[in-house]
Amino acid sequence: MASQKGLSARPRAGLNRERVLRAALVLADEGGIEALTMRRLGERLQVEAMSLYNHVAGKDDILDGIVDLVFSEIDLTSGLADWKTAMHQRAVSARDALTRHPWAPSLMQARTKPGPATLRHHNSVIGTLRKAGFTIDMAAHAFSVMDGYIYGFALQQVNLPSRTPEESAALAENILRELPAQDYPYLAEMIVEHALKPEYDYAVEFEFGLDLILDGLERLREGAD
Amino acid sequence: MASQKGLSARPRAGLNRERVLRAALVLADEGGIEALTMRRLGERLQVEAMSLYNHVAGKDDILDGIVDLVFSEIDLTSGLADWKTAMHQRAVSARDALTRHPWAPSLMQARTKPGPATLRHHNSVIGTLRKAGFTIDMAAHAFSVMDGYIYGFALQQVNLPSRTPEESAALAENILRELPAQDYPYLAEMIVEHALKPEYDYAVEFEFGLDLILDGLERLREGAD
DNA sequence: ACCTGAACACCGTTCAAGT
DNA sequence: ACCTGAACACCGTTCAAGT
Repeated sequence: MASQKGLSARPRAGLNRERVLRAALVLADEGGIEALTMRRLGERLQVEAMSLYNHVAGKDDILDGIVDLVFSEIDLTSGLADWKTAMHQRAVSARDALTRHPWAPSLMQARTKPGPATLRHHNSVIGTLRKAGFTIDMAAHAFSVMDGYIYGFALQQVNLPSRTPEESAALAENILRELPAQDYPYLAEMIVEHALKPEYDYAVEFEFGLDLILDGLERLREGAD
Repeated sequence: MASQKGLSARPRAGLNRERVLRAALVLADEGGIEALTMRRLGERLQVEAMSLYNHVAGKDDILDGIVDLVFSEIDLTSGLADWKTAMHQRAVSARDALTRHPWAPSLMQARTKPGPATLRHHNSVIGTLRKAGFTIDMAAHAFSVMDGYIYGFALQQVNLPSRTPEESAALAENILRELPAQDYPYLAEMIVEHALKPEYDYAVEFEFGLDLILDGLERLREGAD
């Protein structure tokens, strides 16, 4: 039952890169990216911060690693026959992953070394498009617009800091109270008539834009046949 | 000629919120967001870091402030008759601003207090859509997809850390050298046949997706008439 | 009203020393 | 091979003290 050495103290025993990255991901999920420090991470793993350097190159390496972990959570739907269905499901899965890890979208920036899950993800998306008849140039355009939208939407969604519709409405009400409504009439109307409604739903909003983009790409693909 | 007090030492003289934020923006532009520290900012303004607290509430306030400065650089094109032309120009202007300030896209997240330029920007965009006949719900969808794409594209563009086409090609070549091409055939093909080409241009790529989105929105607007 | 020095509680990382 | 303690060069921010 117990591992070969160390009978008590669940963690430790066999510290390695994988376990360091998993713990880092959890720490970022719990307290945001600024809660992820080498010292706190060491504490979690019952080790001094300096020991982590035996398993990762440094903090940058950890950030690269947890971004790659997020990519590994995206369902690639590579088996699907219809490219549009495949891309729709992939995009929804990506937004779900970014919603679970709100620190991720803004971290994608400045990360220079893509990990294996990131490469696999990109290869799969491009492959789906190419097999559906997109030229290389069209596939590049399609990738750019789809993934730009996915990350940008996630960034905006996280920006509005509330998660549930009720929280969202409470927040909008607060903003509205401080807002000089006569200076920003259209914005005020939008908050009152739209953001305050309980029906407001990020998932629905996301899929509206997603399908608009996918329909536009479909038209281009057909035109090129 | 000289200000009322202090004959030499150009800066200082009249430190205020405005001048602190301007200096912070320059610091972030020069060395990235991690170069913006209270101590270095004080140094620039020939003052101890602690003096800055007389003019801003703290570092978070500074971050809110420089994000609002970026929004103030976006041309609102509110006088234009055609909503599509207006939205196109405004989106291009937004991407230009985000390109000038590469630290900005990822900072939009987590900023909770929108400043006056941010509010003016949002109000102007929604107003343009409403005056063109978009319903509130449609305007909300349109805003979400346009701005999601704008920020997301900027985030991706900054992610690829090179700016000029030559740099971009050199980088792609480096990535390719380390890439196990047989594992990621579609990705490798894309890098060789597309990203390495000198014609590759972020501005063109951006406008492709932008027009795809605007055309999709136009169709929806016409359908609702 | 504005600025400062010292201090506090933190960071990431290096390095020599331990086992 | 892995871990540690002490140290270095930084952070943001508070506070009492200056003018």
